[in-house]
Amino acid sequence: MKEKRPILIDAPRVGRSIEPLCGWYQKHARKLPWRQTNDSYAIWVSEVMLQQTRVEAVIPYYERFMTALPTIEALAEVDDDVLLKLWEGLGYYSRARNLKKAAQICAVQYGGRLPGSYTELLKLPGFGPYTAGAVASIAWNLPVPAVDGNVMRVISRITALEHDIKDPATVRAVRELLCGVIEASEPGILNQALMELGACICVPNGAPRCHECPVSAHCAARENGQTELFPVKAPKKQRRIEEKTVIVVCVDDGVLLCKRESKGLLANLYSFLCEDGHLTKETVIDICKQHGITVESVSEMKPAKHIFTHIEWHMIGYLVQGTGKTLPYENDIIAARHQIRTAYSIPRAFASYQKEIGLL
DNA sequence: AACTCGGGGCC
DNA sequence: GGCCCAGAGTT
Repeated sequence: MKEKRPILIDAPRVGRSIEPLCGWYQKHARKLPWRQTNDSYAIWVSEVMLQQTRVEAVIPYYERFMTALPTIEALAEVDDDVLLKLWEGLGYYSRARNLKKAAQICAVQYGGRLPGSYTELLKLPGFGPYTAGAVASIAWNLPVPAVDGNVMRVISRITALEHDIKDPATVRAVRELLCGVIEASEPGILNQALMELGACICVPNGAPRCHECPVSAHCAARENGQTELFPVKAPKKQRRIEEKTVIVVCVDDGVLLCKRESKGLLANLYSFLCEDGHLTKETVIDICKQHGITVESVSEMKPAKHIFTHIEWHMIGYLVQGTGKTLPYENDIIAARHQIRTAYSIPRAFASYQKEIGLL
């Protein structure tokens, strides 16, 4: 049984930290692309990309995305495959789908702009408490918190918070605490300063760089020599293992691709034939026939492993040479190699097999 | 409250 | 190999 305790946070320490923190931010903030604009759409796109994704990974995606889709109207009208191709490799692809959905709502209901309050933002798909708070505070300087993993870690250390920072109740408590102090500051600066400190100084893995920290004098974990004890994290959950058989079918100059289902893992992305279980060569030939392929030869490919957050795929692969004129499944296509590179979004799980046939 | 949903860069 | 990242949606 998990003990339930009231969540008490040392608010005065947070209050004392704000001034030095914001001062530090204005001197030391990294010059990131989305910090060079006041465009709420650009800030929105960046915040969605940054969900569960590191800054360095986002930068090239962000630049490419904003060039291709510079306005909400452009996003609202973009073809789904083009959108997914822009997102290919970023992961959590429902973020892209919700981004477009929300853009369409903005186009129809709000005259092509984001609605201008935290509460209205929160109603849009893809906007949770963090993203709504981030856009409202950074783009419009509205006094609402934006609590992400960085902020939780920073507050956890400053206040020596004994509760699991992943627990939604703890996140709510931190959000409410910040609601009480954010009025007395520049909301956009404060929120970004908390995140910047978490990303650059009060780091997640490895020792925090307390000697460079503008708040070290106010930090409870630092005072007690307990920076390693915070943040408190819940025990990890276990991943399940799934066996898969990847079948790469080459037909003339093309490769067989299958559009994945519209729900679930890697929804709407393209892949090679991918079946449950580790199948034999004979079964593979049978499956190829079902897909309208006349098999000429089959060879084994390298086994591969791909790790998702909650699943581990153990893949074996077969390379099939064949011919096929009619494809009975409507989600199957024969794609030319250059099309695969430029038009079809293929998740990283299949990278090993893309490389093996020279497609990556 | 617990699960689902990607991928990569550190340690 | 594990960790966690400028989280949100579904059940």
